[in-house]
Amino acid sequence: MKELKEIELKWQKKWEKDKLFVAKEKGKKCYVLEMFPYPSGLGLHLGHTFNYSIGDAYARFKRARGFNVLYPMGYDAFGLPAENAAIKEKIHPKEYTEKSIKNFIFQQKRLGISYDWNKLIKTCDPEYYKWNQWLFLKFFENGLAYRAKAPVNWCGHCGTVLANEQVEDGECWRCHSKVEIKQLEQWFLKITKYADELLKDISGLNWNEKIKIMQKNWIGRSDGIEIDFKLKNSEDKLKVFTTRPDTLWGVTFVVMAPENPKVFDLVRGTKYENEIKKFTNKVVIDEKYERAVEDKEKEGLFTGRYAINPVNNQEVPIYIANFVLLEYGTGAVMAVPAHDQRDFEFARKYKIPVKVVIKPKEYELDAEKMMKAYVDMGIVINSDKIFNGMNNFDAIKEIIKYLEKKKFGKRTINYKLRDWLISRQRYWGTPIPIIYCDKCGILPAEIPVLLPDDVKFSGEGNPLANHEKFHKVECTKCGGDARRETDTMDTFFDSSWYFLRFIDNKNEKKIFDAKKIEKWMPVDQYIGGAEHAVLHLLYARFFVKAMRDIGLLEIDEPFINLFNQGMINKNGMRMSKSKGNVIDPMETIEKYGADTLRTYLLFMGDPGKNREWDDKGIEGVYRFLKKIYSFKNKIKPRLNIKDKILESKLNQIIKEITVDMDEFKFNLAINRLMQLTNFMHTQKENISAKVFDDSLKKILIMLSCFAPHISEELFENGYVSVAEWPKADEKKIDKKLEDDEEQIEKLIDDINNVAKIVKEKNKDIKKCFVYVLPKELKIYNDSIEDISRRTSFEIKIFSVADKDKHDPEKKSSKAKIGKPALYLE
RNA sequence: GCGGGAGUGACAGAGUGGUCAAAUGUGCUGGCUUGAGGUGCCAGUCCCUUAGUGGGUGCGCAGGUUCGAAUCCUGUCUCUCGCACCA
Repeated sequence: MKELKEIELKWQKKWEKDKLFVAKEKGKKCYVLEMFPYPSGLGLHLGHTFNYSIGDAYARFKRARGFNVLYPMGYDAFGLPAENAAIKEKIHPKEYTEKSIKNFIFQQKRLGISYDWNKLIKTCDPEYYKWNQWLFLKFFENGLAYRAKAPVNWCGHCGTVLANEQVEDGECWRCHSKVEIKQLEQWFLKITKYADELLKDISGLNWNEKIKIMQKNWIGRSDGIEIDFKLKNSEDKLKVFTTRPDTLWGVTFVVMAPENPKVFDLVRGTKYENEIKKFTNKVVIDEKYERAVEDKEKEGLFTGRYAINPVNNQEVPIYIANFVLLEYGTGAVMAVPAHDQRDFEFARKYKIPVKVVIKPKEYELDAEKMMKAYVDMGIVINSDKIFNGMNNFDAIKEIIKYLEKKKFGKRTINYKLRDWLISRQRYWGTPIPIIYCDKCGILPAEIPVLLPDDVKFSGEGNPLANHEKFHKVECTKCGGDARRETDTMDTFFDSSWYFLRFIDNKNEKKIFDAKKIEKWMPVDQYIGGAEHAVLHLLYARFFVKAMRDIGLLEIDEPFINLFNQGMINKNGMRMSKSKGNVIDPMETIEKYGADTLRTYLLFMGDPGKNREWDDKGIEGVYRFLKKIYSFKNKIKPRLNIKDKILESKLNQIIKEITVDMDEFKFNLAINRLMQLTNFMHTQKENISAKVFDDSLKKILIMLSCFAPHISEELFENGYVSVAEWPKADEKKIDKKLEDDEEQIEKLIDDINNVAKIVKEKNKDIKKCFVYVLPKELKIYNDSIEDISRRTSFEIKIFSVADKDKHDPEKKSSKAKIGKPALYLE
């Protein structure tokens, strides 16, 4: 359809001109938000398009339902690709990004997404990132941002450090090159302070279970106890963390992380010192990532020292080993080889005794012959007589009480979550607003700290570090020579609060107006891919809690409802350039129009699941829209015999679609629209003009969530985009009527079939009557005309009472009630 | 190993206790439209049987609950995704 493009462009212009989608001040609010995109130079991909099709369908639905919808769009515009483009193509990141954003906006408008464009934000705009800096300083003031030397993940390819969340299998999440470990002074945000709250509040979120569990795992809470082991020949103590105090009597050695600073104290001046240092270097530097693999062979060294188990005063040797992590717990563990697989492997290798203290109910364990650790539930044995015989699950609680009472240890909770490292040694990001003075120390810089434009992109190092004017500053306190921080912030900082800035994006004086935040937050519906399960979604939750504690807002969670869309595959695989199976949304729009693409994306299956793109599938949707469009050419009406049926069906689907929309079952909603449209199409001559038009109007309002342009074109009462959602009239839903209709359809089928055969077999037959013996005369009577017309046979009716008058044996076959019978002349 | 999700017709994908041989789309077959293997329309598309009717099998596999299951329970297999030496 040639005119399709014209239609779409026409309405897009009109919507913009009439500011149709600007959020209002009044009415019940609904904040609909898609995860804002990184504006890559390649333009929208199908995943974006799908994401926005979902959001727009939902936003349009909510608007039609009378909500005051805030539906903004912005760009996560800082980041590496722009900088890489700068190095490669000699184009300034700013220029590259601006160009990409322009293209994104153009394409999004071409899709007809109903954003409130007044709310636009770009994170690379100083008007945005100066508030990043402001926030950072607030965090700094409140002890939530701190600088520390720590082993950090270094990606040589990207030339920057990475957060733990950005390391996947020891590789950079972006470029997939191997990550190394470096000791560097870096800025951290204290997300661990909120570990418990972040974990606890997950239960109140209406999110996909998978994402919730991923976050829970990432935070990784374990409840246990820290136990003090005295050191032999020393006043010092060694703390270990365990969740299994029930195995305390089975401890046969203690293991420390090699890089634990205490190790050096233990071995200083002994014959073990050199070996230990060598081993530590090997493990910590060379094998940082290989080390963290389960089947990596356990390796270790004896330190020459002993620890004393507080509960039985037994002396046990202290080892260091590659499988113990410094960052977790106390960096030292009590080893119970009988009941922990790692300890078991280690003990067997280094010939350390194994002592069984938990026994399965059904059989005995032999410490000498065991092939693996026994880690299941069981009965406590060989321990203190107070606990022997207890179920070990109960014993854990009792032993913790006992240890606390005896002051041997303290109940502790440990988390896997680490603080968030936000320093990046790159140019295209928010400068960290800090200066360093040799005399005065670390000081906040005056903000905004603007990114200088005149930088050179050599591809080596951080351009800001080579920009003298930028990093040479006066100390704000003493006026002496000082150095400005040249690191920029992780771009996840930008995206951790952007949803707040949308609400008050033009505020020059404040980060946002708290009253407006109170009005609009939390986001009612957030929509995005599952790839941000632990990155963005965790950071944003942390920011909101931190900002709450600083007094900037009053909510606890940013996103109550989250919808994760699935991925779209082609030929059973993820779309990728290398596989050559990429569907380009803009090409598809050229061919079929935005309406078709959007409707197909939502029709192809459950939007929450992965689905398969089918070139033929989109054809079907295209045909459906064309069919609807054909309603524009008025059919000369017409009978009204199907009016009631149509009304019944219509009201039924209004009811159903209203539910579907709230549950993101867009595929079902579209399906229902198709069914009804098909009915109207086949029955168009049997429906009165009034009912037909009225039904079409309501269908268009619902359809406009998916195919807004074509719906506008056909709608004749103002803008369909702001029309009120139809209400289902329960009174008109008549299942009985629809059932009867089905029966009539069957009847017509039957008659046609019979007649066809009769014709074939008896060509000399002139007239052919069909006698119908109805169950309920009334319905059939009403439909006789219809049946007669649609079968081109003369129809006669017999009521049940007349059945006997009719003589079926005469000429026709056996007549059954409700079935047609033939009568030939 | 732990944890999520999923297994339905030629394919994709609906359907979560009866109204299901199972929506819708695609594919395939036949008919009409047409200059046309293009568009559009109509019909058919598990198996057997019939002029119409009718009957049988069927929703990964094996059991169970129920008057009745694709739908609930148990076991089992397969696929997929996330986390993974966290003590």
